[in-house]
Amino acid sequence: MITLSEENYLKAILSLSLLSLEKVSTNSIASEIGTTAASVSDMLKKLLEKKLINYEKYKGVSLTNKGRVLATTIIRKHRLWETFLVDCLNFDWSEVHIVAEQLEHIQSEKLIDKLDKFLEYPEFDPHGEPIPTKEGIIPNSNTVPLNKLNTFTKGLVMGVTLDEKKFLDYLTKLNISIGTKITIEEKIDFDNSLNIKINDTFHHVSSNVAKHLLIKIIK
Amino acid sequence: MITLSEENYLKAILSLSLLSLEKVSTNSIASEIGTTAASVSDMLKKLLEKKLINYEKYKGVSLTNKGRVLATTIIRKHRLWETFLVDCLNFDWSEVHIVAEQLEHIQSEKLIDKLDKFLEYPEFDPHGEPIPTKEGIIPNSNTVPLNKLNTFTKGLVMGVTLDEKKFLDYLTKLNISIGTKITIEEKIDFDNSLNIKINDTFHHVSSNVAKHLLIKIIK
DNA sequence: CACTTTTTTTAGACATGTCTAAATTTTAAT
DNA sequence: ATTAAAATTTAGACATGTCTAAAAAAAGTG
Repeated sequence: MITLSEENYLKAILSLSLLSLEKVSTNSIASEIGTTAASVSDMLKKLLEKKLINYEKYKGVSLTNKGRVLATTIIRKHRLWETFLVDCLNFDWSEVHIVAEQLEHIQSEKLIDKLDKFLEYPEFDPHGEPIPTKEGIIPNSNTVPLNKLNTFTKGLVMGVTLDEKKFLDYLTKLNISIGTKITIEEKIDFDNSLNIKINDTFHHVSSNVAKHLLIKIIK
Repeated sequence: MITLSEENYLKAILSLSLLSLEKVSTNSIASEIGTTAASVSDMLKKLLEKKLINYEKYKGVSLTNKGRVLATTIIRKHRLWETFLVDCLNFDWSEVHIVAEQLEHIQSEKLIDKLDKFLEYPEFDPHGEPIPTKEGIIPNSNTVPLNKLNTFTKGLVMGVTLDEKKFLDYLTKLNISIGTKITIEEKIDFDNSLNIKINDTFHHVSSNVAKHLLIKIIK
């Protein structure tokens, strides 16, 4: 059996793994989870014992296949629950994260299969993130973060990669949601911030905001 | 904050309280939860500390108002989730219990309110048990356990008071479900078992089965 | 290459919830 | 009313997951 804590560590390691090809460091896991490096070190031993990670002292961590599938399944559950909360229960997209963080740990494969069917096999969650398959594959969404686009490129917001209330509320204030059309008007070299156009209105957004917006380029 | 373990203890104390007016004993809680009396003793101290129970050493336990409302809320969540699992996800009534035991611990009042609304404010769960109100009141279902009925009384099965797969599967085998009409044909004094008629077929059931069937008497 | 800084691990502690075995209290019985 | 039996609590232990402080290893710098 896998514990709630172990699941949270696997999830953290997976999301850090997706950011780069490097092995994941103890410190980065600690700051992702909000704990100390010492606690992470302790937990890594347990995950190694259970063959969920590849780990050599001082050398960083990667997921084994077993660990990767497990972590992906948690993401799948999280995103299916978020879809249920927004589509069926009429939650706001900015408030589902904390509830889904609890629901994702419910242990029942049958439950998730049936929920998936009930929701009619959704491909994306309310934040535009792709829902992993039962087999543990995260579909490629074919999008680019806003901060990687060139000036005068146009695109549609297909998703966000940060699931925090403050961020999502800010997007709502800027009139940005899934499907919103954005044009890059100007890139500020100094701080990598952007001037963008949304519905004929100009806005200035920081690089930190831009990097969490996934864009599909349109002509 | 209340822990998962504490919630399970409160639930156990509530259901034992409903069986009689006596204070609940340490041993009965232990066997309800499936743990030792020593562990129960330890936990009772914690629940007392949090003012969720009335407790004097060696004298038994009852719930405070705060504890009762909390325990009832857990029952409410459990029964709403069971309703969701059966009505929306097409689970069988015999398999929802273990999943609902996990779901009942999800902490979000908003979630339960919205789930309640989504299910269109159901009054009974799939086993015919009444769903407690938001205020912590368990509606009286106006039913009598089958073993308390007199010979030749007729009644409808309105609910079951045991949520165990083996029991529910046995009922299904006997063609008993919510709404089934039952006539008492004979009461065996020796072991309190019963001969009953269901759809013109005669069956013999033990006292242990009869006491977990809630009946509404009809003329 | 030596030395400093950063990162990571270990050692030892603590909280939670559990257990067994022993001690204590209550209840039942003669 | 005394004693035996049953129920309950305490004492001491263990596992999990966390922490701080100290030690060890790796990385960076002149």
